[in-house]
Amino acid sequence: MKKVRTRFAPSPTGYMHIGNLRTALFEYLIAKHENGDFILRIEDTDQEREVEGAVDIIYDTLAAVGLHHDEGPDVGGDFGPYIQSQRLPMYKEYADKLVDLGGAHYCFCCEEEIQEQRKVAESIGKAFKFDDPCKHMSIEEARERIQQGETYTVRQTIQPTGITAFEDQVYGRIEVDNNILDESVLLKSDGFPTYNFANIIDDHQMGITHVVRGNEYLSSTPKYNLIYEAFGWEIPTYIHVPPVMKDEQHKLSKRNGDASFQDLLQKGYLPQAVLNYIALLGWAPETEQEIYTLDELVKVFSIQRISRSGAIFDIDKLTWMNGMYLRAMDLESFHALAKPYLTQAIKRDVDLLSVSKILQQRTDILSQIPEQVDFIDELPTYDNGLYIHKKMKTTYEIALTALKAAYEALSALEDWSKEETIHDLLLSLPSALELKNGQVLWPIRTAITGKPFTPGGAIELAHILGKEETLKRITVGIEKLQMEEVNKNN
RNA sequence: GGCCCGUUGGUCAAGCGGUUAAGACAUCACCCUUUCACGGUGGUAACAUGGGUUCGAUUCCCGUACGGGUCACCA
Repeated sequence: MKKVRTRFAPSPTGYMHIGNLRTALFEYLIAKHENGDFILRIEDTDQEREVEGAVDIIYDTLAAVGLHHDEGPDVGGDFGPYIQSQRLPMYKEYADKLVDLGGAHYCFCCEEEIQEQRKVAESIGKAFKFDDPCKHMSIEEARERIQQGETYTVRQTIQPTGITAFEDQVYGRIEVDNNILDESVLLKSDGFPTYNFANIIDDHQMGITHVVRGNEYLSSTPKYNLIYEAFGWEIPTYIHVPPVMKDEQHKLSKRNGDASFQDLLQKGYLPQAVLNYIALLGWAPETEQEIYTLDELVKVFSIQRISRSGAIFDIDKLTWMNGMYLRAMDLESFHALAKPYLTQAIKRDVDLLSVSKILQQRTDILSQIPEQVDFIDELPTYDNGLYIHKKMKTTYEIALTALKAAYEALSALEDWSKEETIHDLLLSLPSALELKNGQVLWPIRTAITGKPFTPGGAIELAHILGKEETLKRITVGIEKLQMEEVNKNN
């Protein structure tokens, strides 16, 4: 059996969005599952839409998620060049050949003539299909005019009879009536091929065995097959994949900042988590496993389990999955990722590793970190009502008692270096005061953080904040609660 | 509009003629617990619709509705 070869063929027109990346992933998985080759080809035949730096984004993205290509512009290979604009002469050659074979013809029509026909069609309410007068011109005459320097395009010639069918691996047999197939331009007047044409030539030249692409090509695939047939080339295996949607109506698009891979990284998502999540968009494994490494995906991936309907990109599930990745790491790895966010949010001299420790179980995306630890630098102003917690069964009076006892005990503590010491000390207080743990610890945590929710409890946070700051904040708490008493008595 | 494709809970989805129609996210409740979170347990929630075929349809066929795609010298 022939070695499987797939290609990712993006056009460098901006950043990589999630749908794009998922196509690349599927292409990679299909190839690697069969020990095949994954090739990167840059489709830059549209000079107008090309965006500076877009190619680098493609390289960076593939590298970040570990989709290493076996051949491509940067790594070379036996089928280069891998950038379409560098393959220009070849397309013209094949276009001429296709004309000779009867699969295409030269066209000298200008934009206006086509628009003219379109208007007529619209006015009588008929579907527009360009009827090219140049089709009837002899090749000799056409080539003569080209010699004269006339600008021209090469247009596909399609016999409007019969049907063309093909077997798609995902959608099954697709048939269309040749009658409705447009005779589209293959070679533009600027000498560049259109996507339609360049794609076919390159896929064939590069020995691509499995063509994987979005299902928007489903209805035009028969046209491509007609060209393959005219050349007498073997038609590749087609795998059309469903779209990744933003919502029920809209596909993910490059506009509006829709989930680009780069955006997600900036928001603190991990490349592996993103890749893992998108693998599950439009494809389902046989088992209930959801967390996969790339290698595991390679093993279990199968074309048969690609779905036919579009999948809405659900940021909530990605967020959950990202949290799973974060929690599965060892502390050091997590800390390495968290550190930039911590140093940005915390100026006080505290042990950042300890902060990471309490954060790891409570962080889904890294960008959540700053707001979680904002109380460390500065005690927020807070309302005394915070001291009242129904479930903890606290009152102002209890809170005040607890804080006073905590102050006394903690100020006597010499060695603050061990969290365990603080733990034992504070947990000795409730029984001494005949209170429940929560009744003592809730007020302490409230006093030293000023927030209703914090990562970590009183003990961990006291340890992180240090003796001086902890006592200072408890003092503030005591004063606030004493004011409360005064107010009540007045 | 013509043609192509799709339609299982809010979302991702399993299912491939007979099931109490999985599982995950989200959501709700409870448990754990020094808050939150993690973790655990449980709950709410779905086969677009009408006809066939069949002993039996979520599953097969046809129609309808809804959604998407395509009809570019864009990919």
